[in-house]
Amino acid sequence: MSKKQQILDAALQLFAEKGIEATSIQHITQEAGISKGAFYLSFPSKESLIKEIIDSFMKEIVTEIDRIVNGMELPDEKLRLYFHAQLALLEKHADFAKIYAQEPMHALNEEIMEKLIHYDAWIDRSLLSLLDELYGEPLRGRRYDLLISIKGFVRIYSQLVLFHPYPHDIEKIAELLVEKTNVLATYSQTAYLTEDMVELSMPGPEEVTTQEKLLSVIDELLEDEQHPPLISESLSLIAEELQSEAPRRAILHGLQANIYDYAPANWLSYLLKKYEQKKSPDA
Amino acid sequence: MSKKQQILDAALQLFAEKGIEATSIQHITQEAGISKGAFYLSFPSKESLIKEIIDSFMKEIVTEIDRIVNGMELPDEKLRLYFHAQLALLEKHADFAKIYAQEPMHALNEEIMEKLIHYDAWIDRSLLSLLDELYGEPLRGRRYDLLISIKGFVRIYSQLVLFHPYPHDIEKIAELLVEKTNVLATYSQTAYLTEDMVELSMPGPEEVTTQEKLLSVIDELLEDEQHPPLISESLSLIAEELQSEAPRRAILHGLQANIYDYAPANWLSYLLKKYEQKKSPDA
DNA sequence: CATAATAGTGACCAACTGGTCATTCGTCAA
DNA sequence: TTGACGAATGACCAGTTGGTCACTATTATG
Repeated sequence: MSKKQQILDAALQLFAEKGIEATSIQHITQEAGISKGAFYLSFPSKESLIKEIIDSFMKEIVTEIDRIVNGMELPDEKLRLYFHAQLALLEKHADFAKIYAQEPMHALNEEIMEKLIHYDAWIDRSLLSLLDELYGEPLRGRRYDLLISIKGFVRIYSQLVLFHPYPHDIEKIAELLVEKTNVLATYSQTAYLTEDMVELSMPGPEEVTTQEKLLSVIDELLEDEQHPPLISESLSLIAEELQSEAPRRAILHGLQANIYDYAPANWLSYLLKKYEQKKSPDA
Repeated sequence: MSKKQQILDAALQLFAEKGIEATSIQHITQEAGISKGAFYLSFPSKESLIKEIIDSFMKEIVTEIDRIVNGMELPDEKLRLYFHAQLALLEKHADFAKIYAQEPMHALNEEIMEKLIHYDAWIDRSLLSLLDELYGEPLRGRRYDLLISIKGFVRIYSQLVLFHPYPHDIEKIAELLVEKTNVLATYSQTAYLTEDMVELSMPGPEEVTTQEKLLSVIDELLEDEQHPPLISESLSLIAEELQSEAPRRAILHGLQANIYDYAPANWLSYLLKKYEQKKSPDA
């Protein structure tokens, strides 16, 4: 395991245990079994460590949710998968989830906070499109209230799973939440929230799917050097195609399919899909 | 305004702004316009300041909710009042609410955390009894899921009101939440949570309604010295009655009625009612 | 083997923390 | 005017923090 990974693991555990602010670099380095100075060989600052942890997890979550919502299952099944994914990710990354659930906004850098809000809005937008697909026109006017209610459900049951010591059955919880959602969508009549009360109106992933941003993500991946040949080749070709005068949609699409199942490049896959949608919004 | 109150005000504002841990006593004292040393004339430590702030607000909330649930309105109206009270308290004490909503458990002393959980469980128990009153037998088996769902609703809409800059209409939100609750109670069928998964099974306000605890609360109130004559007299008589061989229920009940509308003694009123219920559980 | 380059160390730094205490200030009664 | 006494002060303390850097250990290269 690389020094960097050692540090990340130790930090994650300590952050979850005692909070970000309360965890000193001294603690982290001694937990990781290295000297304090060595920390600064892997990270330029404590803040960048925090940023890296939060960023990597949020990217995984956004990617996973997006794949479910855009998958090919029946809408009802997708909703179940949505809930299940939320809870499964929670169990898989309990350490991170504890940080996310408990850390006060204050402790975080402004930039990180903004990113968190963005990621959150992306997930919300995914869920909202799923709700529209599921309930269509009759939901109009109540869609934001349903969205928020679902977030409330997920949050409260997540907290339960996270902090209550019990062998929880997340399959069952997911089904329960599907039923609750259906009941609300079907029988509830009143509405309160309007579009402008929900912040997710503007941001969108557009701003990060510029050519340069994509190229920098690819560069970062290529620097690792440890990919299978097909992956490396595809990555290089994607970069090449992006830099060309008029990137060909079909080529990018195909290359993206090459890396779709390669976990370390999931985020790039996600960004490429958004890039594609931006370039040809007709689909 | 007393020095103590100045400190409390300044601290509350700074805690809400930047978090408890990130707020130093230096900040508080300079915000309050006093010297650092003066702080320690009013509070023995930073921790006791935190404790006092949290304690006083939680007591107000618990008392308020309890009064609504045990009020004489129709059950349906009580539920609306419950939601409205939650949101109104939120607006009234936005500073504190921000602390409560955002502060990580870590930052808080073990003792304070335990108290918070207790207070929370008291509120839950109040709400649960209201739900039983409202929906009765048909809800059996789903009552804890409904309880949790309502908590999710309250939490997510609270967050919206608290952090989204908008002139929110809490009357409307309260009505919306009543409707959502009714829909869930009526049409939802599945259940997940059982009694032992919800922590509120054991604690209860029993342990703080011992004679000594009640007397200490009365002493604390009497030390303030600034009550109307009827109040002071009633307080003394309550203490006297409590210390007698066999406290007479009717006397305590009457004396408690004397102080029922006197805000500074609301917490004592609440405790006395619980004490009474403990002594004669037949009612 | 010697040399160069890289990885790793921990004493050290300035800034800040919660908390203390000898000193000073302000306001009374005599 | 004096003395006295509680209220208020802020320099000071020990401890911790994120971060630096002159140094040493390890490894790769010729």
